[in-house]
Amino acid sequence: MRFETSTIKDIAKALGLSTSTVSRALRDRYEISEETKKLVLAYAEKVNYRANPIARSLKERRSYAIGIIVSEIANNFFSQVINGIESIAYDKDYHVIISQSHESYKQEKLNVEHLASRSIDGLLIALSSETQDIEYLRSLYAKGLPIVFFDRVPEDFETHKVIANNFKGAFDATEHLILSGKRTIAHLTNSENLSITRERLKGYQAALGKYHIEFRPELVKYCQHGGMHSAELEQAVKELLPLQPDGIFISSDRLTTGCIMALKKTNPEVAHKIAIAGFTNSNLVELFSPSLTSVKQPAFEMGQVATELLISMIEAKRPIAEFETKVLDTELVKIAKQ
Amino acid sequence: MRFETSTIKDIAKALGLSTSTVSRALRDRYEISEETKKLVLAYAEKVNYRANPIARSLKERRSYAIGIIVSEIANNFFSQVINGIESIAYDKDYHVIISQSHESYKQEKLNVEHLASRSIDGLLIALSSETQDIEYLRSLYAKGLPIVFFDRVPEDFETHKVIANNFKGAFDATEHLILSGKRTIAHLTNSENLSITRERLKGYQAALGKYHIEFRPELVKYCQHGGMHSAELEQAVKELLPLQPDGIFISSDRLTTGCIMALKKTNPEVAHKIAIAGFTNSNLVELFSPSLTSVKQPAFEMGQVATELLISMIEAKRPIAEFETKVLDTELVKIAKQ
DNA sequence: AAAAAGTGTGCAAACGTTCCCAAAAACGTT
DNA sequence: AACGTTTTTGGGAACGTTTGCACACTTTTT
Repeated sequence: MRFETSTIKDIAKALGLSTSTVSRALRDRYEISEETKKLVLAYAEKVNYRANPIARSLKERRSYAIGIIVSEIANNFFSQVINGIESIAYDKDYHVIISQSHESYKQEKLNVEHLASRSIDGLLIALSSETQDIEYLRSLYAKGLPIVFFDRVPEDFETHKVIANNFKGAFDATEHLILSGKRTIAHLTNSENLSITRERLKGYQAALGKYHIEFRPELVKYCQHGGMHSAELEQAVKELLPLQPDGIFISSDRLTTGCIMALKKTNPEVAHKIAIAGFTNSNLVELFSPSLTSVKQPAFEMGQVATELLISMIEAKRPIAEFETKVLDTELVKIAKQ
Repeated sequence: MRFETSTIKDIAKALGLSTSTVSRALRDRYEISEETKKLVLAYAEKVNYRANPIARSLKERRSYAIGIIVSEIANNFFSQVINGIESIAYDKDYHVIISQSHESYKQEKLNVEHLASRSIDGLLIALSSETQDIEYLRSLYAKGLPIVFFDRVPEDFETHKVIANNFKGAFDATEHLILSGKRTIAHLTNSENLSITRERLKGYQAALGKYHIEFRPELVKYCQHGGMHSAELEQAVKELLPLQPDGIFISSDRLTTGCIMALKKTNPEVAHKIAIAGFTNSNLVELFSPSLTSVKQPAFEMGQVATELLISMIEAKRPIAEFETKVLDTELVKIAKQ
């Protein structure tokens, strides 16, 4: 059972032309007479000709495909990033292949290598929370695969990167908690491997500093698996509560929802007494109880910018010398307690 | 800037063999001596040879790619289906290309045609809420593109389909509302075009019938855009409230969350007085306020089953005569009011 | 009127595979 | 030793494009 379509050869034969002439007419290249061009285009239209992208890819040695690695598409932040990526990619006639690492280093590496062997033209990646060793990415990059990092980026990798202003986002959220009267503010965050973890921690510390509140390391809890396992979160909450925090600043989407869930499950009586501010792009926060203040990242825009940078790398004639790290502002969405 | 890898030709040259011999050794086909096979495999391993999938696709006239169309990946139901699809596809060495219709017919058609021209081997699709005319799918199907429908399926299309037991899911949810004492139960649902809309309506009616509650058509509100526009939902809620329902049965993921959102926004005082039961696969329902009873679809499994059926169609030697419609059971998750 | 320049077309190779067909090598049988 | 049979290998076409080069024809220049 196979899918049949007409080819350039068919058109050439039908019109008594050579394949090269037909190809040129279709691609509108080189010198070709208006007359034959019209003839070919009309006939192609009639038989509903579609160029075979596989043949084209083979010939041009590129696939017009972009690989994407995120931890999970079920995460609103990432699904919004993907929408941004698609909006640009589609326009420029690339298609995207999405893979999920589920926060696992092994899965991430496997997926990247699978994508690379599928001949993608470039890669957009947000690292998994487990990832420490990016040697495999370096090696692909050295072989000529363009890579742009977004959100979770490595420090020592010379390429384009797109991130949110994590420092400011964290600072604003923490300051908001302080201004609403909280003094014992815990910080629940991701694996220390991640750039976002370090930057957001700094923002948290800076806000405490501004209001002369002592930074207490025991109030900071790291989750190695980014909240993929509920046990991990429950453990963190269990360790945090005896310190009697009156506010928690949480550092990522999955952790924010997971933490509220864990709070409700293990200590429903205190769940409503602790003020929560967290990074999340969930479009359902308005429904949450307890309610929370959220830091929203410009996810769609992040996807767009990253894709533009990647495509510029793919289509660059010469090796790129100057790399950019774009920083996009976050937005603090306060929700009044009901 | 291009990505360079070694090819069969390179190996053949290095080893003083012909490309055909190398190809056979790698694919382990036909008669080939153990000795040369080992030699080739060892060398291939050494240079980290990866077959070029594009060349293979061109030769074999297939892409090992499966197209997926869903309305949105940000919807938990669909992201879970996609995870199910990937789990099977990956195993069988297919990759998937995901497209979103955003509940728009135009976008859906555009995406499908784009995918088809990208030479996918098969298509998995859940129709958009706007879709009425599936002529374009018929035409692709007639040309030999295998298609499997899931969740939102057309009635008059002879192919494999995978759906949830929508009737029973709707029946159970409605019955649950009735058993908890509700008598005026509204039904908020999707576009009438969709199979799921019709089936769930029947389940709702059957439950009412079983308890001798009169079916009142004015209590049923349709949302043409599946809740993509908040205005649509607010309008429906506005029309429903004067009828003083004490319960609402909602027919899809997006609508369920959207409806609660609309209720809270427009009439916060009654939001907690109306019992809600709805189809949703959100993994955040436990956080919602007001809480609700949810009907969960076996999304992951649905993706797996659909993919298995699709791959069987793709790899079938002869045209398939018998088509199946698999029906999977839903699960009712009750949440105690807090 | 001949040479030069410009324009439109076709030929053929190439991209990296797979696989049919034929040739060569190895082996066994009389 | 000559032949037939089996096993292993190589040659080369094909998949559907793109594109450098050559050729033929037309137009312009000298």
